[in-house]
Amino acid sequence: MQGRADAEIVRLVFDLTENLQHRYEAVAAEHGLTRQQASLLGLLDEPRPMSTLATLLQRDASNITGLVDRLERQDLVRRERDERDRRVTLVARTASGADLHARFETALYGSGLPFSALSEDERATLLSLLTRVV
Amino acid sequence: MQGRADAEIVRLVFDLTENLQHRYEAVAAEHGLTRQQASLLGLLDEPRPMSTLATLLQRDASNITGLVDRLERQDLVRRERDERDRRVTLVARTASGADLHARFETALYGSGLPFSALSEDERATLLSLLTRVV
DNA sequence: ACTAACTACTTGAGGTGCTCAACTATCACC
DNA sequence: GGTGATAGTTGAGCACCTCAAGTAGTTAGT
Repeated sequence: MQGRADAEIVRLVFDLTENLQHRYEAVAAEHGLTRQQASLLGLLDEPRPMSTLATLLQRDASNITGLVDRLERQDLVRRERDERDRRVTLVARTASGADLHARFETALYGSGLPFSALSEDERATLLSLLTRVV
Repeated sequence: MQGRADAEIVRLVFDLTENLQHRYEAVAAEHGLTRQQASLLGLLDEPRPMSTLATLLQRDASNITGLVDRLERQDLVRRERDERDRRVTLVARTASGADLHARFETALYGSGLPFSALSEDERATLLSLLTRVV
């Protein structure tokens, strides 16, 4: 019984996930980005090694090479050599990359989830449950 | 204030989404499927026209042609002509497609999701709040 | 120092996913 | 029958992804 109710909840959560994923993709597209590019750009609040990006995105290192290549070509991102360990390439947002990222996030987070449907208490509950799950 | 808490909720929801998306992809990969293939297979509890699949997945029709081609090559799915409207191709799971799908879902729903931190009541609350907002 | 083992990144091959434009077949309707 | 819409396919072109192989730089053992 318990297990079955669990599965049902999980199924619904995955439906929601799919929904949100489409939204993310759409907002990214409006800003001329793919889902993956937007996602990578979002990790660069500070410069990071390629290998770290690979780990965070759970992708092969060679995949990151390609993503960074394409972002670099659009002047959204810059490769810097790490002088402490010269094997490492640090990836940083350029000015226009930072700008685009800011606009993307604003659009994404502002893209009206209908919070008016919830009371203030319910919002607080949702927030606290989410922080425990994520 | 209110706006900031809302933005925080949205951020967390998208983090959760990303998290679950990775999990979905990993379980799919364990079953020899891509995310898209698993997703399409999941829509076939009954046979459906290609065009319906395109609408549900929010993809171009020609994309569905390719996905179904690859699933058909693995004998997970079968094309049937709709005799009521012979323009239509119905896509149905084969026996092994149904089998794989069942195993996939079991693995997915059973795979230690990040909800273990919550009680069953809390899960239900979270879900109901989420469905009202998303 | 020397070298062996390891790490960071790149390159190239090969497959999947995705869209757009152009095409064929079928249907609906008058 | 002819016209216009709909379902699906094909091919071009690009993004994404992994694997295997290679280069460059680092670390550790001797």
